[in-house]
Amino acid sequence: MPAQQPQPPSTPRDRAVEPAFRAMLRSYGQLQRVMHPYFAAHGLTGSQWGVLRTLHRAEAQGLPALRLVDLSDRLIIRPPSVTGAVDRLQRMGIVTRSGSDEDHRVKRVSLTPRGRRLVERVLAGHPRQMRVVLSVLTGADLANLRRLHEKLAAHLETLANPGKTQSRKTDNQDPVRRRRPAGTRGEEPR
Amino acid sequence: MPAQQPQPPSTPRDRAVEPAFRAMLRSYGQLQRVMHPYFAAHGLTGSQWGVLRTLHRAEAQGLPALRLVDLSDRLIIRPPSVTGAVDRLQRMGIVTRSGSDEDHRVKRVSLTPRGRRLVERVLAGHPRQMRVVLSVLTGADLANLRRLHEKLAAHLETLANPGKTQSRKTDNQDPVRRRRPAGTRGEEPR
DNA sequence: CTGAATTAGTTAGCTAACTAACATCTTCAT
DNA sequence: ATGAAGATGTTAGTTAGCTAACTAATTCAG
Repeated sequence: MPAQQPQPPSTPRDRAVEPAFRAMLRSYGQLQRVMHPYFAAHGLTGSQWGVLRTLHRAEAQGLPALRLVDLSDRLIIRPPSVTGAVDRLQRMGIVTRSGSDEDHRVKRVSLTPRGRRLVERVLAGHPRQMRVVLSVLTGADLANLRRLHEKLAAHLETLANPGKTQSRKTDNQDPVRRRRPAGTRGEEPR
Repeated sequence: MPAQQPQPPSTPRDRAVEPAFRAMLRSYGQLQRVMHPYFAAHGLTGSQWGVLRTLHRAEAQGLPALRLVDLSDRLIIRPPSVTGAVDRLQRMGIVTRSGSDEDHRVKRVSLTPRGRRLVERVLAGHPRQMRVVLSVLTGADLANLRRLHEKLAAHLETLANPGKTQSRKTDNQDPVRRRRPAGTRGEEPR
């Protein structure tokens, strides 16, 4: 447990880490600001759109109505967040929640007819909005952005879920020091 | 019944837009999950760390204590969010809020000695954490990531603030007499 | 078959962000 | 000098995410 003091060997790559990190966070924040009014014009939020798009896509693929836990997996948010999001969409009359006969624990979420019309209305203008948002990037930029973020997301997933059988290819030589023992709940510093 | 609306002329670049978009959102979500326990181990959240790092940096630059609105500008969050964040940090004994004699509207936020020690403790391990998080990217990747996101953030900023001038010099340089832009296109879009 | 473990979903309580509306103080133009 | 406009910060109310702890249903080991 060395009391760390010197900046570790600072290679050029190391020095590139923080600016990249900050640029990423910054553009994400701005993205939220741009998308918010766009979705609001349809009476939605970005998160709600995520739920609707996911349901619509599953429907188009002929899958049975998704369970809450399926939404949780696809949206990469935890179950309690799904409960809340679906609550609100249900209150708006855009989705329904129905019990399953097979398994009495599960509830399946479906678009209502009205919800389906809404999704299609949004979808009609959606590619255009995304093009506007990313219009500053060239085709090569987009390919790079995608590649970098897919790489990064895969890496972060292994960091976020230690002990999940992801793939034994994992480069283990740089283990994050945070083996969460049980609850990593921050103890109120008071 | 899928596929109804006339998708606008779909060039290869257009088709690259959505995957890039989604990869970006996905990696951001994963990033949150990875960083949360890291900050929690210090009794902090990511947003709180943003405030503390900003205060610490301004201090190191010899600037006078930042106003809430300075924090709002630098963190790119709206004033009410700053109020709440500072409230909580203050309750934890990590920062103080003090009125100004020059301008009785402003309140200045400073790190307490305890807050300063906390920042330095986090800072000691922070470069390492960022390197771990981005360890999957090469030096060239990092340079690209930065370039793409700086480009994107600048574009999004113009989309988010239509009719704003770019130069952000409205800072804290002259705390005593700040002649400020008289001519105002204060187009605060509601 | 029975009891332990697992899975699906919810509730409670927290932080973080937002908009809208407001009080207060300052600056500026008339 | 005064009144309008702008700047600073807060309050109120909403959504979204989280962890922890819970209930209820299912599955599985012995």
